[in-house]
Amino acid sequence: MSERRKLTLKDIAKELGISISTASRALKAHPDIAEETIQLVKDYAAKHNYVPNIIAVNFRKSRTKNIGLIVPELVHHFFSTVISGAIDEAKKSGYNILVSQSNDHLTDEIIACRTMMASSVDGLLISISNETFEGDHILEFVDEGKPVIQFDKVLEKLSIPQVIVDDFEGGYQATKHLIENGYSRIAHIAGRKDVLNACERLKGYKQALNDHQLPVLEEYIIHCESISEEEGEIFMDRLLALPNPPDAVFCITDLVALGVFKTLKKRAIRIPDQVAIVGFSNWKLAEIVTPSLTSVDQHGYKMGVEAIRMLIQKLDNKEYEIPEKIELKTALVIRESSVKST
Amino acid sequence: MSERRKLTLKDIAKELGISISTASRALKAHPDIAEETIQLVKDYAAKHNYVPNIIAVNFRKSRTKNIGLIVPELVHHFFSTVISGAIDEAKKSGYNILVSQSNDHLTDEIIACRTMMASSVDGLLISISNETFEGDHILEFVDEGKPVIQFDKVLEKLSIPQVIVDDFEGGYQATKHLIENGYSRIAHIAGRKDVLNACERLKGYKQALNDHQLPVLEEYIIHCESISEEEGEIFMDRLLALPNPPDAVFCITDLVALGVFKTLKKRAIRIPDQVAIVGFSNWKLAEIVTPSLTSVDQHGYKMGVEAIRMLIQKLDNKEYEIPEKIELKTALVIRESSVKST
DNA sequence: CTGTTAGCGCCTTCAC
DNA sequence: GTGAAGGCGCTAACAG
Repeated sequence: MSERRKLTLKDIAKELGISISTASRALKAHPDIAEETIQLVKDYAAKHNYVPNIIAVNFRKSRTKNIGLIVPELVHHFFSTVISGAIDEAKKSGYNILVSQSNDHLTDEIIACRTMMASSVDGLLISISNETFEGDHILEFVDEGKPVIQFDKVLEKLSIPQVIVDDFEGGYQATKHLIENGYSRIAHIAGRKDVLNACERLKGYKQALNDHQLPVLEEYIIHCESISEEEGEIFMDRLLALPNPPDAVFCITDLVALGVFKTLKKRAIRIPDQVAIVGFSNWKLAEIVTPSLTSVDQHGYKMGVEAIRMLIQKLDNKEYEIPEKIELKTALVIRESSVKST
Repeated sequence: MSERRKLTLKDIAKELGISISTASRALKAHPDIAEETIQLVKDYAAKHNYVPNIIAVNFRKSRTKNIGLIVPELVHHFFSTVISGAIDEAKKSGYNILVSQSNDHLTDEIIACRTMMASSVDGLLISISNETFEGDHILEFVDEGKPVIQFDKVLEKLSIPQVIVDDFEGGYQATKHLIENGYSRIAHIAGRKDVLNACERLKGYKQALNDHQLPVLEEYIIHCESISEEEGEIFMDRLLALPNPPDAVFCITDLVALGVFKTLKKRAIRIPDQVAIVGFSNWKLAEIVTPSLTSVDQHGYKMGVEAIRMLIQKLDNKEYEIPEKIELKTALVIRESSVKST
C-alpha cells in the first residue's frame, strides 16, 4: 500500500537514459522531440502511471488553479445554487473552488479575503455582506494582480466587473403582474435602504405603479432590517392596521413573504382572494407553502456559471473583449398566491 | 497599483546584508539567532509587509493545506449545513475547503475524486452517492498516504474512519414518539434497501414497534427509489388504500413527508388528528409547512466540524488516539404534525 | 532533436 | 550566531 514514493520526471529520465527536460517535453509531445522518443516516454509513464506533481507545477507557474468564492451565507438556497453553478463550470477548465462565508459580517468577510489571499487563490468571486460599504480588502486582490468578479450583492463604486440580476426588472415584473391580475393597493415590504439590490427592486416597484397610473404611497412601503420571517409577520400586521390596507404585497424575499403568510393565516385572511403575495428569489419554499408562492427567480446556477466564465477568461487572458458587467434577466414564476381563483 | 513584484526572503537578505537563511530563521524567531537580528528582520518585513509565498512553502513541505469535500448534492439543506461546519472548523487550523459534488452519480464521484487528487488536496471528506457500492476511487487516496474521512453516507466495508449520525436511534425515537402519542398503526415510507442509512432507520422503526408489543406489518413498509416528493404522494395513496390504513407515517426524509402532506390534504385528512407524520433531517421546510413537521435532526453542522477535526488530527499526526468512528446522536424535534390537539 | 543550465522561494542540514 | 549549499519537481531559455 502506501509510501511508495511518487514517480518523478527524474526517475523516468534516469530509467530511460535521457535527460529530464527531454522527458518533460516528450510528455507534452513537444514538436521537436522525435516521435519515437515521445512514444517511449509516454509508454513508460503510462505503464508506471506517472502523475506530474501539481504542487511543483503550480509553484513553477506561480498559480494554484484554485478560485476563491465568498458568499454571505452558505446555508441559503440561492447562494448554494450559485456555488453549484460555479463549481460545475470551474471544473471544465480544471479549476477548483475554494468556498468561504462571511455570515454577513464585514469582519468575517475581511478575514475570509485575507485567508483566500494567503492561500493564494488565482482569483476571487465575491458577493458582499450587508455590512460592506468599503472594499479595500477586495482591492487588495486587484493590487496583487489577481482578478476579482463581484456577483449578486455588489459594491458599485469598486469598478470591479460584476454579474448581477436585473433587480429593477424583477421588481417591475412582480408589481406589474399584480396590477394586471386586478390588484391596485399594492404594498412593498422592502429591504434595507443601504443595500443596492433592495433599492433596485423598490425602484422597479415604483416604476410599475407609475406606468400604470397608480399612486406610490409611502405608508405602503416598509423597510426591513434583518430581512427575516418575523419582520414579515410584524410588517404585515402594520400594513393591515392602515385605514386603507393593501390588497397585495410584494416582498423583498421569500422568507419575508413567509412571515406575511403567517400573519394572514392567523387572521384568516384568504390568499390570494383577499390579499395577494409575491416573493423574490424563488426558494424551494415557494413551491412548498400553501398556497404556493409566486416569486421572482434569480437564476442562481447561471449566475455562478457566468461569474466563473468571466473570471477564467481574465485568468487565461484571452484577448477578446470581456464585458465588465453581465446582467441576467429575472423570471417571474407565477403560482397560486397572486392569481385570484375566480 | 499592481505588478510590484512581491518581496521575497532574498530581497530582505540582500537589503539587510545578511544571508537568506538568517532572514528565514529570524522570521521564525529561531533560538540561535541574535535577538537584535530578529528584531531587525522582523521590523523590515513588517514595514515592507513581507508575506511568505505560500505556494513555495507548500511545495517545499509537499502539502497544500487544502481539504477536499465531496457531497452528493450541494444544493441541499443538510449537506450545505455540513459544509458550513467543515469550513468554519477548517479555518481555525488554516485549512481551506475545496468543494465538489457527485450529483449522486458514481461516475461524477469518481471524476470528483480524481480531480481532488490531481489538485493535491491533503485529505478528503466524502459522503458517497447512492450509486456507490465499491470504493476503489476512494482507496486511491489512502494509497497515496492521504487520509480520508467518510461522513453521513458511508461505505461500511472500506474501513475508513467515519462520522455518522445514529440513524437507528433516530428511527427508534421517531417511532417511539408516535407510539407514545397514541398512534398504533404506524407505517414507514423507507429509503432504498441498498443504502445503509435507510436500513438503519428501518431497523430502528422495527425495534421500537417490537419493544412496544406492536406488530411489524410488511404492508406498512414501502421503499422509495428516488426519495422524492412524488413518491411520498404516491406511497401515501397506496397506504390509504389498505384495508386497515395507518394512523401515522414515519418518512425517510422531510421531502417524502411533504409528498405525504399533499396527499393527505388532497383527501382532506386532518394532520395530526387522523394521521400523524414524522420526517427525517429537519430541513428548513419542516418549520414552514402547516402544520409544522416533527422531524429528526441530524446535526449537520456538528458533523462537518467533527469530520474536519478527525481529518486534521490525522494530518497533523497528533499522537493521541483518534476514534475511528464518531456517531452523533439524533435529536427529535417535536412539532405539530405528530401531536394530537386534544 | 536533445542535453545543460538556471532558476521559482523556501527550508534545512552542515560547516565555521 | 550566521552563512553556504543543496534540493523539493518542474519548466524554459540557450546551446549544441
